[in-house]
Amino acid sequence: MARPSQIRPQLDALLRSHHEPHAWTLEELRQALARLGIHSNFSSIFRSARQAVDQGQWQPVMLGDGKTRFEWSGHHHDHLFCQSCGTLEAVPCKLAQSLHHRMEQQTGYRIHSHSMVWEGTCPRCVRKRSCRKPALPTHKTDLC
Amino acid sequence: MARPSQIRPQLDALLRSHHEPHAWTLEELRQALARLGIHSNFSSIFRSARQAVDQGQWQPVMLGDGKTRFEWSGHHHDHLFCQSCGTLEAVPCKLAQSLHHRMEQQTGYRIHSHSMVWEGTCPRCVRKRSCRKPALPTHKTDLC
DNA sequence: TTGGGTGCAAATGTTTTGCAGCGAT
DNA sequence: ATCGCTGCAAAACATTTGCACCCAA
Repeated sequence: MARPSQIRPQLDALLRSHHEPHAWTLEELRQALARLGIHSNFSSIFRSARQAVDQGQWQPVMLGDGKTRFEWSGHHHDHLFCQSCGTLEAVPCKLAQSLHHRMEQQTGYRIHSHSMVWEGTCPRCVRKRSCRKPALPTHKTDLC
Repeated sequence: MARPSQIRPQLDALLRSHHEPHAWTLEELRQALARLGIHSNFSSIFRSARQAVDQGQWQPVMLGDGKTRFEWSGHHHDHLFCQSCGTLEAVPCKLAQSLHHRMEQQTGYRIHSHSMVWEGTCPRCVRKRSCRKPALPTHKTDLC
C-alpha cells in the first residue's frame, strides 16, 4: 500500500548472482549499486538487509573482522580462510550438512541452519613457506 | 624485563575455569574481575585479550551479536543457538573435528581451527510450540 | 634506567535510529 | 490520505589507539 522498494530487487539480484564476492558487506552492496548507476544511502541498504534477513531470504555471515556480510540464503556455503595471506574462499557445505542429522539426534535440537568457518593455510602458502606464524583474523584484517 | 601483568593471570584463570559463561565478552571479563576485587580498565582487558589471541592461548568466538567473545583455546567447542528462546549452549566439537581430515584433503588447506554455530530450536521450545517463526539472531539479541 | 603493563580519554569504525519528505496505492 | 521506502544526520556501540604514568627487573 505504499511505494515499492527501489533498491531491494537490485540487491536481491546482486546476492543471487554467482559473482564475487560471495558474501557482501553493506558498504560493498552500496558501491555495487552505485556502479550500476543506482546511488542510494547506507541506511537504506541496512534496512533492506534487516528486512531480507527477517524474511529469511538473506543470511548474515560473521567472519570475525567486525563487519557483517550477507549471502542469499539459497546459496549458503561455508568459508575457508587462509591465515597467512588472508584469502577467503567459499566451500560447499556438504560436509557440515552431513552432520545435521547426527547433531539433531545428539542434542534434541531441531536444527535450521549452521555457519562454519575453517581457518588454516591455503595450498599456495603451504608451498611457499613450510611453516609460519599464523596471523589470527582481527577486526582490522582485510578480508574478501 | 618489566612489570608482570596484574590481570592476565586472573583472566586466564577465568577462561580456564569450566564455569559459565563458556565464552566471555571483554565487558564480562572486566565485571568478573571486579567481583573478585580486581578493578581494571576495559582497555587493559582488551590488550590482554589481543595478546592472548596472538599467543594462541585464547580463541575469539563470533556469535553474530556484534560482540567478540573469547574462550580458552584448549576448551574449544561449537555452539548451539535456540532461535526461539535465545539459549546458547556449548557442544563438544567432535563432529566438526571429524571433518578436518576430509576438508584438508578436499581443499588442500592445512586447517588449524574452525568455528561453528548451529541454529535451530531447542527441545524445550520444540515441545512447547510445535512451530513458530524463528527469531534470527541480530546484534541486539541477548546471548549468553 | 628500561620496557612492558595500566588507566583515562579520545578516535575509529560499524551498526542503528529519528525524523522529515516522497510517492505508488 | 496512507504507509512503507529514502536520505540525511545524529546516536549508539564496540573496538582501537595515544599518551602519561607506574613499577618490577
